[in-house]
Amino acid sequence: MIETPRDRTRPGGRGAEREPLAVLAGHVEQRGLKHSRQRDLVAESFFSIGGHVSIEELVGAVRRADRRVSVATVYRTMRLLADCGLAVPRQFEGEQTRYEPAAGRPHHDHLICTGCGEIVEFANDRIEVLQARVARSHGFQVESHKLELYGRCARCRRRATAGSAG
Amino acid sequence: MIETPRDRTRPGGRGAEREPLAVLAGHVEQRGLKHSRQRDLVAESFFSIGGHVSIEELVGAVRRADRRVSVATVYRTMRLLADCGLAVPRQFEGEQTRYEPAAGRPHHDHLICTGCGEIVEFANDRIEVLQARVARSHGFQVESHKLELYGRCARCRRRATAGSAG
DNA sequence: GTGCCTGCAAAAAATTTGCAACAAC
DNA sequence: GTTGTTGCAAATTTTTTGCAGGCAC
Repeated sequence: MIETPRDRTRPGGRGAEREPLAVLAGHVEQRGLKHSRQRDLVAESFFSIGGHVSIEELVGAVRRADRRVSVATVYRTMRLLADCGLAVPRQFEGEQTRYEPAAGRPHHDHLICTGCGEIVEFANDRIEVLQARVARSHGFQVESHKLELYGRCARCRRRATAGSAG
Repeated sequence: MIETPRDRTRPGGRGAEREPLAVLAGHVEQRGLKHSRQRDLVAESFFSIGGHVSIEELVGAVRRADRRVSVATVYRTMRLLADCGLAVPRQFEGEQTRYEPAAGRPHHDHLICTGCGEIVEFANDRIEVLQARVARSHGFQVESHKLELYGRCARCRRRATAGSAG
């Protein structure tokens, strides 16, 4: 359901799920934190789902493995993942926060289907260049940006056209 | 504090505050709603402030004129203004919803200073064209979009540079 | 008078936090 | 054993809603 920007292929393909857990372990150790079963479970679920997950969805996935994991733990773990750069929080229009895996993934923006909720990632250097230029012309130095395009994906448009003669 | 996109001058200048109230009155009448003092007060305050106001700020402004106006009324009135196209809700990173006046104002996007919170509007047709093109290439038909550039405004950068060498 | 509007307080929804029990090193 | 972690529930924050009384027409 989720496309990756351009054709960038990542080493390891689906196997890339393994590496972030090592990064997490390193981060945990380095900061004098402790290892925990729940944390692993949340991280594993998160990386195996692989894209734009809401806390609610993640809690569901985690609880399939362990019914007793609390919402608070999932929130706390996701913040930890964000802190060590393994997850990026995304806040789409009217929705609750979602997280996407970030390990080694380059910057990109999002297309969001208002029909089915599908989220497609894209990257466009020319837009980035123009953004930087606009910012500069206003004396701003850009630190981050958010570009979200909301609309109907091809499938939803087809469905709509099929349903009613226009 | 708020720049308008490009050099588009609007007829009436600051006097343009008057017209929206007439539009509101028409909308209210047309839909069989009733006129109220509080509603006028909220709308007046909103249009006289003139840009990117949070409900909290607006409540503050309104209460300077009438201490008893409730938060609920402000929320309800702003939704009414949004319904009749006189205000647009904007949700910036981590902040509560803000509203900006929309009467006759063309589309634009935002630069937000992460230092002082200043919000600058801008419009860039080339970015819009590229956005539409990207969307099309993914089979999407864009309905709306959100482009926000976060960074430091000139003043905040100057201040930072002055404070620390390096 | 009828019906929309208001203020208040309670409800909702999403997220955070205090705390006592618990687990990791 | 010390210290970080967890689950639970309560607190927070922002916004919405139910309701009884009030105001507009």
